[in-house]
Amino acid sequence: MAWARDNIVSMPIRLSSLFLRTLREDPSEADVTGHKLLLRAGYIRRAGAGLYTWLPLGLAVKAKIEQVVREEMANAGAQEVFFPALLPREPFEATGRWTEYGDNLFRLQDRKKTDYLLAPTHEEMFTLLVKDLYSSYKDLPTCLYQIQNKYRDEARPRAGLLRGREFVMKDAYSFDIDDEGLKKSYQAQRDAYERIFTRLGVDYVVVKADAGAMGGSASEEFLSPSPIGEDTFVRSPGGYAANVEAVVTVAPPAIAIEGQPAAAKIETPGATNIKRVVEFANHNVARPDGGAWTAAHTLKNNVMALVSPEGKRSLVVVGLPGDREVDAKRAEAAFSPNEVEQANEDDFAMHPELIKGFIGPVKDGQALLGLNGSSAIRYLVDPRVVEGSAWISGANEKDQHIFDLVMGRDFEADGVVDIAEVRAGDPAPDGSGPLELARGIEIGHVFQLGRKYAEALGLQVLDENGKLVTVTMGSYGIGITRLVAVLAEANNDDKGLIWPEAVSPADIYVVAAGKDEAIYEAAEKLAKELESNGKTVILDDRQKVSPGVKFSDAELIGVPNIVIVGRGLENGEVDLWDRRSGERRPVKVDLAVAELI
RNA sequence: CGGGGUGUAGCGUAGUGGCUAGCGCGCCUGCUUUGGGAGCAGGAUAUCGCAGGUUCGAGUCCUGUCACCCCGACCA
Repeated sequence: MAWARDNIVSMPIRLSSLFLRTLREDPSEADVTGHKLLLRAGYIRRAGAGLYTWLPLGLAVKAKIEQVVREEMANAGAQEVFFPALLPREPFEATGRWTEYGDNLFRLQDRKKTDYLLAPTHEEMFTLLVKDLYSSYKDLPTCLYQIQNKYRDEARPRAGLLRGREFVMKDAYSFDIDDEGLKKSYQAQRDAYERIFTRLGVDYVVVKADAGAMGGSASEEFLSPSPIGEDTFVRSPGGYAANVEAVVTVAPPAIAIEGQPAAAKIETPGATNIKRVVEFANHNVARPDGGAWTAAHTLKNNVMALVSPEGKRSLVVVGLPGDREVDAKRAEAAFSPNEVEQANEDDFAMHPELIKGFIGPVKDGQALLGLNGSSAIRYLVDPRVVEGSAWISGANEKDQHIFDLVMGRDFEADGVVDIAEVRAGDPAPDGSGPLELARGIEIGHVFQLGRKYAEALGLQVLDENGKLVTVTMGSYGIGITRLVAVLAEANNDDKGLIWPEAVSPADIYVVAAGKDEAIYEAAEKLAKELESNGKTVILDDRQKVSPGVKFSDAELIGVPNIVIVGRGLENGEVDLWDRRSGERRPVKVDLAVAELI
């Protein structure tokens, strides 16, 4: 909040009275570096699982981030509002999210037993607010935002501020009369995000968050690359970046069917899995080119069960190269809104034609899998299973496999589905080179929502012809408190935090080192002079604390620019200490002030 | 929700069923000390997560329960 910042504008923060206790040892509750340091340096305290108390220093950093966000939101034409975090049930009932959100929603009742919730996000409320006040195309476009606490009953909060049950989010919503307007609003927010993260000194990549196949709205995530990130994404040397769910496999070219050898059924005793099939083949079957068989030559047929939102269960078999596993997240995205499960014993019992370990599209030359096959089970294949490609596949009989089963000649599929795991080295869809897998922390998400909420809640305006049209919306989120965690994680060394200047709890950290009264007077004077020149200052004016402790605390707290007022004062000098490089150099007092302002 | 782990002072921890629960850091008082986590002396702070049980006796053993941490599942 703005007032938190205002409190510390005119006077230095004095360590002699600041509500702060730094810890010498790592708290055992934390094992992520940035989180440990935030606790040790006295920025936050844990209040419960996924719940944190903000101490003055932490509040100052949070306020700095919020300030940058506010400036860039204003820059992008968005206006700030503020909703309650405690919300009535009805709007969430109207959009179905009261039930959809399930256990992740904090629900509560008032004394009259009326249902309430702690908002996990505010789409409904923003939509209703605009509906409440606006009714003409002349009012659009408009963009509103708030910086607000959000509540989600996470199954597993983790890594301190990284995933909390209460967190601060900037959420913005755009309202446009048509799709073209939405695209402009989306771009304006996206541009604002780039400026925000650049100003904050956060490393980020923008990834496509959409699987695309579902024809969903455009959505991009801003990820900050970090080994502690929860999201896996891919990137290429040529600049391609995407969520794993959004990667489109580059299919190899089709192969001429004429050249392929005839399919042959071969007895493969005990070869119930890919590894054994490959071993068997290498011992008993010669390859035409003399090379070795690998798992990539086999066709693994995965039996999966799809559960529709209505609870209807249906089987699907997906054929993919034996060296690839199904990626659960890609499968969920591809089959959405269905839930994806592994087929269970009951499923197999209902389909005795499926012989575990020996499942394949063809039995005795006749199609088994596929809607036109004898099983009538839907059969989909990986994009790598191209026309003319030859595979080792189960023959749907115990201990029998078919070699050289050729796609398009010996079997067909009902369609292609792209749910195999993405691996490092796979080609980028846009031809920009081999993909690299990396972990990232989601710090922002921009989303063209479309008309889902406007329709559900009846947000319509009159267009210039006097006709009612449904408004189209975008939503744009930034995890404010998560950014504190990301910045702490990315900016530290073995001695403590090292804040980028844009988010440091103060511009300058003045250490009075020594016992001479003159030192404290000089430090006080310096701090006030810096403040009067618009700099924020933390002043370590603790008289009975040894210099070693003060230096350690200065390093732990991590203000990038430190001034030591101490023994150099006899020569009219102070030391300028660069926290990041560790470099220290003596400078005349007046020159130091000139250099720092 | 599944798996693993931990609960002893503000923090980090020790503690073979047996005496008054110990240590380091931090905190308080006094003196000395002040450019890299100072020294000496004295002091305060723990219903050993909670509830039952076994026992002459439980921080320690048993049962239950709660909380927290980690991995996974989940995460508009």
